[in-house]
Amino acid sequence: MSDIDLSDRKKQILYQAVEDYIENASPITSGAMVQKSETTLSSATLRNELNALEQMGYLKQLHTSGGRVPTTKGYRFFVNTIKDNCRADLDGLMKIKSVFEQRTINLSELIKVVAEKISEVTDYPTIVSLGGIDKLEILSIKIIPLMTNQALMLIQTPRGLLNNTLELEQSVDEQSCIDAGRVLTNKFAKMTIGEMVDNIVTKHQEIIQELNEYAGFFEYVLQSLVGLTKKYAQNGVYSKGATKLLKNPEYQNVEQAKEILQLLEDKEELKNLIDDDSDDEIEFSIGDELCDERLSDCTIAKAHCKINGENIASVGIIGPKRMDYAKISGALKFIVDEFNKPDLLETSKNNKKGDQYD
Amino acid sequence: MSDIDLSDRKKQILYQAVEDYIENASPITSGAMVQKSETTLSSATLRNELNALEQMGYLKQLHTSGGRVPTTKGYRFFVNTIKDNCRADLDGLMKIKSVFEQRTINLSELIKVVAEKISEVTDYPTIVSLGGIDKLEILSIKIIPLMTNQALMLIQTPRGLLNNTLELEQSVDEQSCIDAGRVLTNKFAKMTIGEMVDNIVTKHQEIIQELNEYAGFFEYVLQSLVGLTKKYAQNGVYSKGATKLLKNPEYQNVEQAKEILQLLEDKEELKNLIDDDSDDEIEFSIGDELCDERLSDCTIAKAHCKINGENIASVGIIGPKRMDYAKISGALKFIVDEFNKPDLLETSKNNKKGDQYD
DNA sequence: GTTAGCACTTTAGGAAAGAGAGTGCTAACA
DNA sequence: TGTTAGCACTCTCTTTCCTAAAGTGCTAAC
Repeated sequence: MSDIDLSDRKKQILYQAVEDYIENASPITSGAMVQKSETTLSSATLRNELNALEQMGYLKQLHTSGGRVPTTKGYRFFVNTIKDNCRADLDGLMKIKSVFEQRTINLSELIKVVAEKISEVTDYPTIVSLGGIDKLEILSIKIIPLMTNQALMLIQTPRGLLNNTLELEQSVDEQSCIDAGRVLTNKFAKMTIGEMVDNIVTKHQEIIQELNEYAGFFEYVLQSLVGLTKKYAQNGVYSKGATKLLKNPEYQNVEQAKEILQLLEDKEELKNLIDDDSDDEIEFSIGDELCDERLSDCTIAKAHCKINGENIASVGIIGPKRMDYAKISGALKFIVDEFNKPDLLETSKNNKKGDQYD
Repeated sequence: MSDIDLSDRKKQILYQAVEDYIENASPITSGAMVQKSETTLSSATLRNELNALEQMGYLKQLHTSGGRVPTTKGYRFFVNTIKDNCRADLDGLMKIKSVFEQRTINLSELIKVVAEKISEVTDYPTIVSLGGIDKLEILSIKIIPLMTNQALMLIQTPRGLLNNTLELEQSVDEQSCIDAGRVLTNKFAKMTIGEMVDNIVTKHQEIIQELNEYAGFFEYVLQSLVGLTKKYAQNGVYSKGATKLLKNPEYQNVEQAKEILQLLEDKEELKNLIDDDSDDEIEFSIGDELCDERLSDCTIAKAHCKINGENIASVGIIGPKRMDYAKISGALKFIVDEFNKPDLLETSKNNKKGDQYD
């Protein structure tokens, strides 16, 4: 898959052809390429070359006398070529930068704003999926009594507060809650949420004994943890700008647009689509590569944002295969880099203005 | 606007005509009405009557030899007529009922699920706007110290917990927080959030003196309250099923669909559209009545859900003017009634499973 | 290896024609 | 006076046909 069979001239012609098609959405023709003086060759020679590229699977004709459009293989060649050569919309990206610099914002809010801005800059629907809470380290656990047999469980993590309500059999006093929180903190601090859940399942009896007089609370905590995990899983996907798809000529037919718009409404499906454990920071999945009938004419650009090497959010941009790869690549690269800056973590950890998960 | 100029026969014909049009989406013709034996009159007589109804502004012809379609006035007549005669999709509504009976759900979650189910039952996009937090009564205020100069402010209300972070200059100990919470509770309990904010603005100095050694906290609370109000205003709109619009023949053209889908993505605009202080529980705004160019071919059905006479949420259903008014009316009435049941308030107040606002 | 020239193919768009649907009007009828 | 049959008229929708335009592939010459 290294395009090694392509002569330099073919590579250049193919690159120009795909670039043209992305810009104009009208099939590539030998005549047009000569007219735009993208080559010194004659249209006849170009025809030969285009024909050869078609034989090799990089282009295809819609009908005999029409021009050619890129195949997935053609787009793939193009994407691999521009990879390190992305174009950035500086004005738009500066707007995003100001969001990152605004220290008063919390992480989940930041993610939302990023999705909005990216969608604005790229003019494509943008999806953001927050990483699960499983890998978050527990810093402390607090229990706050509320009225009528309820209490609030707060779990502090390096990335903000998690909260969920406990359902008690009887009301409890303030001091017991404080004490129970301390005991739970001692037991579970430094573990991740995931490890805590594991521990609870595998060492249930053991822990109950250890917790002594606060074992009663433990059952409620257990109950609440299930709710917590569910709650944060559901709220972890955010999408913006779905209707921007309709600006593209490939979705002028409602039937074609409907399927993808429906997909964009289904958070669960979106999550599956965006989440993956690729090591690449930025990756493009083009058409058939997505292995989803509905998306056979789409490309999804994904960026995996990491803080301290840990995946904290994935950003996806969905559009027609004929999307502006260079611009999108630039925008995603910018985001990934912003997350990689060491001081963002500082901001996130010692955030002056409440870094909360909700 | 009382349709008093209509003979009984005209009323019946008009009703049938609109009903037909809603069902079939094809213009009303004298021939079709006779064929469906909706009348014992001849097609010629029907033609006279339809012509008269057109002169009176209830119907209009798209072109000379086509059939007629209802005008806004025609739909308005129809809606007024079916008002107390709505049809319910029992199967679908029973699904919603089970959500109401599920006592473990909190109010904002309930609202979301209701929007989803209504959208499913009616097959139209559905919008839910939660009432503001201004009118919520304060039951108690708690302050919880967090790490590194932060604290969490919790305000208990009859409809769940509000929370926001306080930014402190220096860290504080647990006991001071508990005490500060008590003092704030004594001062502000029984007021509404709105009143609390008013008080803070108008009696700033007075309160600071009163709060004595906890006056320091007060400044932070003030700061946090602004954030709180903003936060809950932004999260108060929820919409579901936007792409369901595309199922309707009137949106087979992307240009027509685009505007409304864009509108459905803009939470702020949706909020303005759905919120109003009408006394009617259920109301329909048809086409021009909405006074919005983009919505001139739409109808919005709104229901105002009240608990104890206070507006707690508005539900809006948006669709083409040719929407199934009887079915939608039935669904909305069902929802409003469920909210009106006295025991929902109980559920909401003494909810066993944490009735939280987030 | 490149290119000019030409025949061939296919689409897009418009004009023309005919069928079908529906109305309005007139005149007859109860 | 209200109702209805009948008919001419209008308008749309579909089909068919035609032409222009665009683009290719192939061949032969350079």
